[in-house]
Amino acid sequence: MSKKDKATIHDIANKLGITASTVSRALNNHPRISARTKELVHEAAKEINYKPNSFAVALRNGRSRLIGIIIPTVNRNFFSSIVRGIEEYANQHDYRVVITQSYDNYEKEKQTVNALIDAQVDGIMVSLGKNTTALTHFKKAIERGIPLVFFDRVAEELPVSQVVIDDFQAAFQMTEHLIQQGYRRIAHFNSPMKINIFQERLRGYRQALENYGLKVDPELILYSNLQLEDGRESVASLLNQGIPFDAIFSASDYSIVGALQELKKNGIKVPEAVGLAGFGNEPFTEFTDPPLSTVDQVSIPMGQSVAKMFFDLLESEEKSLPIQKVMLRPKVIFRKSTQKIASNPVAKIAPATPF
Amino acid sequence: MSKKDKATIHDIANKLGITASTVSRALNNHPRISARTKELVHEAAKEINYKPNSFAVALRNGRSRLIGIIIPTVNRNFFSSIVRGIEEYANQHDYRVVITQSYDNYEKEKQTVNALIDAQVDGIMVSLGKNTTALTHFKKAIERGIPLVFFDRVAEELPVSQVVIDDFQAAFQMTEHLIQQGYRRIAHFNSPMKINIFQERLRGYRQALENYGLKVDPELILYSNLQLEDGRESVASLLNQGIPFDAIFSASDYSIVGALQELKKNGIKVPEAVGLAGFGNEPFTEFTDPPLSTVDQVSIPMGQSVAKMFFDLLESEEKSLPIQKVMLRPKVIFRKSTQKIASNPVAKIAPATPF
DNA sequence: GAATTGTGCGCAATCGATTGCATTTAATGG
DNA sequence: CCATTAAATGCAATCGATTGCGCACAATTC
Repeated sequence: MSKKDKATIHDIANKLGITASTVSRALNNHPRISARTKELVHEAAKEINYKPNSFAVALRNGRSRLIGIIIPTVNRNFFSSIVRGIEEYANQHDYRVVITQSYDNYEKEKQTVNALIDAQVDGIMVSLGKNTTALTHFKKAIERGIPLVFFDRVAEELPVSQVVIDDFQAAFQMTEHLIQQGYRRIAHFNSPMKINIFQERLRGYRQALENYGLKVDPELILYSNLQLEDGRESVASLLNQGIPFDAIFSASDYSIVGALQELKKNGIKVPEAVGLAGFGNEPFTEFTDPPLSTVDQVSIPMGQSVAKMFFDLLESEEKSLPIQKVMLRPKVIFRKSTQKIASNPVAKIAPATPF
Repeated sequence: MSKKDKATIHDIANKLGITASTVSRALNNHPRISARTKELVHEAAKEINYKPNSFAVALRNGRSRLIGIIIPTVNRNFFSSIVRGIEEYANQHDYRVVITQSYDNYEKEKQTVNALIDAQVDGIMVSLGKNTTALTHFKKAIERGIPLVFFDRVAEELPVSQVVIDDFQAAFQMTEHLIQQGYRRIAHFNSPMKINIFQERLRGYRQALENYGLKVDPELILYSNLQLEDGRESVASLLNQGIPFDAIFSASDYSIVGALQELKKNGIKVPEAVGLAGFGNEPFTEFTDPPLSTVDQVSIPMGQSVAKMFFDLLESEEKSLPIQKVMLRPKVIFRKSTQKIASNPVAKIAPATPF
């Protein structure tokens, strides 16, 4: 309405009786500009509230100072915390962040990648959708020379840097914990998807059983989409088929809550008759009755790690692009839902194990 | 690395032996360009995979096709659902969305607004932070002629369009429900913040009590930050002081979960001895034991409503800017936590009441 | 057949910032 | 005091797309 016209370097130039070139150089601290002029320019800039036009800069320099994040959904504690970590780091470096959601939908993910490329982001950080199999859309970005970093849900086939947590270790520790508590017929809920995180969790589960001389019973491994309803159904299925079990380790917090509800409905006591452990440390795992043991995916450190890796990559660009892989140590949290041994009624949190 | 050079209209022009002007006009369906030429241009564009350079367009047109969203945090079902609604609508209109979080921090909110203005977004949609009092940062946007739309947490003092839910009605209905269930000493948890939503919820609570001839007891109205811990403390405080109560209606789901935990700890039965009702319909309210009655804030319709209002505003721009206020009807959800009367064990959901 | 109206397209400026290549001015040398 | 060099700035092109104006040529009118 009123002062809709933004100040430009030309306004500064006119004000001072010099040219825009000089103003530009002064603002960019060019060595061939006198200290006095720089001073004047900065003053004038402040006075008329000059802000560089980001589009002009982007057009001229070919760098947008925009980075894209692709995550399955923002509505998960884990992802939103990561985003927060990235955002803070990026803002400090004067970059803006575009958050996009794939909703675990392959088509949407493809569109999103293309949209980001068209938007000319300077780089993309991705956590893959559950249903993503083909990766051509990312190859396109790589060909374009757009830096790429994967986190959590990654694709091993692509030559890109990545940050993950040690899902194997976490699953191993949780399963081990269940065994040590005295549970013997431990069921496992997992996803049929071919994503690293689920496969690693399964591997950890198996390894723990084997290490303790327990048989891995295929009947006890149930595949589903790991939502709340899936958890209920999986438990119902076990009960209906009369398959005995005394604990469940789920690769997702959601399905373990479903399991809890179904068990309660059938009058089965947790943790006395059946122990329950989830994965993800969603906030609600603390609110259930009993509170659920779970795995914290150290989202904040992951966000920072991703951002740092990314900006390292940005700067090293045009030179060699060393592919980095960082694996963070998750935190296994033991709560009441796995306390068959009632020795220690206080929930305890595993200390951050050093690397 | 390889085809890093993006195709431009000049490439198309060269290919066809015409000028960039013609190409531009052909792509924009200018009436003075022949059908034949348009056809050729479109073909060529497809062939060399031409994508307009958004910065050049933005620079030239002064419109960025970017809109900013400011919300307290993305990690709340309510907000992320709204974002989703907005995003879908915006993408259909070929706009991109920048999501930013204020973390309920006034300073951060100010910075964010400025950052968005500097990024030259074409408009901003905001849900205010809890601690926002001054509104000068928004006035700046208004002066700049940047369309603004508020939702949920709004400021009445500013001449901008807004979408809210009927917090008063929802609070009234929930309190009424508690009364009808037979609860008489109904406590209320609220925030000391001067935000519309909290004040309206308080008003609804009082009105219901009055309508049913119940006294509004100041001792029963507790102010806090409404987090989980606050809920525990509020209950503890009531118990310690020996203030009798047989129900709690909280303006937040988080504090009602805290209340539930504290009551359980003291062996007080819910819903038999004390009824509990929250606000927000966070997913975890379904997972607690017993499941909690709460208010669904119809986030999806709100997102759509906000987006629609916003784009209407964008188009009507330069003309009159009628200020619109939309008030959506929330859904009151009755679950087990308020079922003093055990007549109906099945959780029932209030039908969407028509306006 | 000359004048008028349309149609299809090119020229060149523009958006705001950057930058290679002058050009001007000041400082230094002989 | 004039030449040489360094220091400080200006000129003009550029990034890619858009658009007012104008120029050809064709179609229409009387």
